[in-house]
Amino acid sequence: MRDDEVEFLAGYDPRHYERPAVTVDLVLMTIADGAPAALLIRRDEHPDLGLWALPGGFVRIDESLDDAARRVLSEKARMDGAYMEQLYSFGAVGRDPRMRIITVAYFALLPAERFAAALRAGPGLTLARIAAPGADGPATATDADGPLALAFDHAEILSLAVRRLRGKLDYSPVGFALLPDLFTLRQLQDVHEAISGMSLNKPAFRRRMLDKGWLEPTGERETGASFRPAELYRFKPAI
Amino acid sequence: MRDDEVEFLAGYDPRHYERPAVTVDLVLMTIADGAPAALLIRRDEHPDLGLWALPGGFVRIDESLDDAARRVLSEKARMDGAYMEQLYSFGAVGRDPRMRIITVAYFALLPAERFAAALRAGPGLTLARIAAPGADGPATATDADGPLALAFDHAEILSLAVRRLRGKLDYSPVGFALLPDLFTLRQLQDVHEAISGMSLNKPAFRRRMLDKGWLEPTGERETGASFRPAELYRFKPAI
DNA sequence: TGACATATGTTCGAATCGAAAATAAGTAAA
DNA sequence: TTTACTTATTTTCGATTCGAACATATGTCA
Repeated sequence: MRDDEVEFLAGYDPRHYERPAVTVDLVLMTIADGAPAALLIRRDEHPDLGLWALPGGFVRIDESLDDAARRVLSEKARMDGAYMEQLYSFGAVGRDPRMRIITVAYFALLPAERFAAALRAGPGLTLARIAAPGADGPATATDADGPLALAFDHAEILSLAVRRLRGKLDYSPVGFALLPDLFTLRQLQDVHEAISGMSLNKPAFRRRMLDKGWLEPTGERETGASFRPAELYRFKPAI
Repeated sequence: MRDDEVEFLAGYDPRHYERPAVTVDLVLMTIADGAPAALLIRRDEHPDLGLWALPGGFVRIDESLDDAARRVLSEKARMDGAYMEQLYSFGAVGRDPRMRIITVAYFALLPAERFAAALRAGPGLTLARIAAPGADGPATATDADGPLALAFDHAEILSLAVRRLRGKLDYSPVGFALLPDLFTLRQLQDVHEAISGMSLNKPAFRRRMLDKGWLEPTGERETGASFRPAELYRFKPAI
């Protein structure tokens, strides 16, 4: 560092501005029972006490945004190893009544089986089914107990996550993050149908997927079916 | 607001955390002389004094992210009326040596003619040609004076902006933001070719564009050509 | 051994797309 | 006035893609 740069830094006072707080919020999604679902936490503090919220937390001064999201996944959602991707930053002035908070939303994907342990931990966590509307309109979350009211602007964040997932499905291999290591083409198609909300043509879907070069046949077959078992495939990471 | 909520807010101390600062940075792009270009400002302060940076500024405590981006467009780039869209948030810990700064990057589009007035304002502003690499790899900026060194992580932000623009070109009408109100199909194709870096088939391009329903023929013709003048079209906003 | 259910593969017509050729409409020079 | 020239616009044609229907394969189970 040059001398005049050191001088500059010494004279710089970062407290000239009143600063917004920064958080990350996580839309942790999966496909459960043939429909998109997201993990929600019941708020046990004001504001919005009792409503359901996305897992989130403040970004610490010495961690990157990605690190903060990864930490929230571990500490708040009690899971790890998820596919993660930054979604969008939300910064409306009144989105949190306590103070000015800007949140960087992430979306994360895991196969449904991975949620079981975390959900057993307590009634403060739920895996809510997401009713995804057509092009836009807010997504709505429902539980075994019925519709869930979401805290803050989390319904808006959730809606964007569903749209993003839909949009990326065709040209990126995100779908595989929702399946176990080995899976059948039918399972993959079920995931695509659940996310897109449309039923797909089976041979065409098979052709498209195989042509993309994302799949690697294992030669193994699924077990436990009372009919012809399907071949198991593995996701082939990019070359 | 309920009584217990008021009580909660009174007892809340937001100064428990050391907070990152939040800025917005603007990738203001256009097509100039058949190539993508972006507006850069020469830094006249440390750090990175003399290098070229994206126009940016701190997010004020009472303005949304979008408002902050709009203000930066007006105050730093001295322009208005641009198409704007949030790009991505960058939050690596050491991206600014002064202090922890998280920046929300926006990308903005305007026709090339709109830059003339701002560029006349002084030598601190330049419209740099962006050499766009293939799939990834950092974008490089060049001036009439040669290659430009970019401050902070702005080369990375610029690269992402170019990729985003490329990606959206086919399924969203962003291309029109780079053209005047009335334009010919050839001008539109030039914009697409400059951004995608590929030369396109003329009749096919015409068909695809007309089929999308984004275009409205005006019946007018361009003037000043020494050959058959092309019809002028207008962008038809969504229904 | 045969019924059954689903996986897997094949075929065919419609739609899409790129390349090339044909036609149209201006300016400018002869 | 006519002709050459340049680019816009339309048409045509073959290759490719894609969805739907159909045909075949391969397991389990009665």
